[in-house]
Amino acid sequence: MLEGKVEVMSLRHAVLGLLADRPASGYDLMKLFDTSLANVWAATQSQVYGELGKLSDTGLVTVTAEGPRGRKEYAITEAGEAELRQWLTGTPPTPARRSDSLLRVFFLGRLTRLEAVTYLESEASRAATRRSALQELEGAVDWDEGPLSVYGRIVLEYGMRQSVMHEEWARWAAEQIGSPDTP
Amino acid sequence: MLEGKVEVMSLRHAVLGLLADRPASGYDLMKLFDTSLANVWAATQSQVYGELGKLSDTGLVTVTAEGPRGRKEYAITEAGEAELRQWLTGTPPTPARRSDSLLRVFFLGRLTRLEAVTYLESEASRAATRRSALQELEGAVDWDEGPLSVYGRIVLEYGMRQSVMHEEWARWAAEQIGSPDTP
DNA sequence: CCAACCATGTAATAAGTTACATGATTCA
DNA sequence: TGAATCATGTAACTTATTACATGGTTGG
Repeated sequence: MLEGKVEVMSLRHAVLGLLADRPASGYDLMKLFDTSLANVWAATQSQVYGELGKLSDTGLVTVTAEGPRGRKEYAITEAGEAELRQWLTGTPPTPARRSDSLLRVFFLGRLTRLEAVTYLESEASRAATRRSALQELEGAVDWDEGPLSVYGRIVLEYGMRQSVMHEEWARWAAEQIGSPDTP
Repeated sequence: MLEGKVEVMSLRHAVLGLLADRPASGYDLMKLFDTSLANVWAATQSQVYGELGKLSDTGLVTVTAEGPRGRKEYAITEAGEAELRQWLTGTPPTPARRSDSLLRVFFLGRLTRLEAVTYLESEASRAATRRSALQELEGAVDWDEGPLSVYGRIVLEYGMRQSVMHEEWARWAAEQIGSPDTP
């Protein structure tokens, strides 16, 4: 039984998706990764420049202009658009498989009750902080009518609901642990 | 300005945490990774055996027994317990930085409205499916009074709240896109 | 006796992180 | 003229995935 390669590699699609909106240099893309995509798909500079290289080798993007300081502007090609589309419509997303903070909860039994409650409460406050950061972001961004704005807002809404849920859950959990039947 | 190494590497702590509950072989651990930890911290067999090797090299675990078929049973050491405790109490969890499914949402503007709604609706139903799987799991596990059970339940509750939130959000998002002001 | 399961490992590859190296341009 | 910013890249290392290789043990 032969198994086909599992198509993962979302970094590639993140780059393609950004370039589908407008041409950009590696430097430009990094700014987008650090702002818009920061909570959705993090990437390092090494990765971005490396991926641009591979992408242009395989013809999914091309260099459309060269500017000062060796700046290279990349644009998505038709093959790249096809690849992006195929990824969006043809491959089911893989669910998140790892969570640092939940893993800790799993092992909270190694701590005293008080320490565990402290952890859960700090989870709650981290979630609250995150929520206000997102709210601030919502105010700061100029939400034009472009498609990236429409869906960017929807992603942001996810983040806010997520933070609320996380905070409520953490408070609930702290209460479960904090009011003991058995010590 | 010197930067210290950022302590990450949660696989190590997942292994330590499981061994803190009771001694186990690599094979035993794999079963735990595939069941209890499947949605929290996924690991492959290669990783687990490799990590057990490193862990015993550095004295955080030891081989406590050898059984048939070359089975080696590992137990956590005091140094290992200390490391686990330090991780739990002394290092803040790093928030999730990547989500395949949200990344797609970001780029849904490349598709037709109908395709985008279809994606969001399938997200909703994936979330619903996940939720019933977790509910079934809740029924199937025997929740004794051990600490791993207590916190395992709390983690499970997170998963359920998460699925509910995800489904509601996806339906809400589909509605946003599906009832257009502008086509 | 043979299928299912127990059990450990290695090799090759891919993906991600961190640090370093280099230099051009702008603008106050 | 010097600091901030623009801009690209490489090297070394760690972490994760996939596939392969090997064989022992148990129970029907």
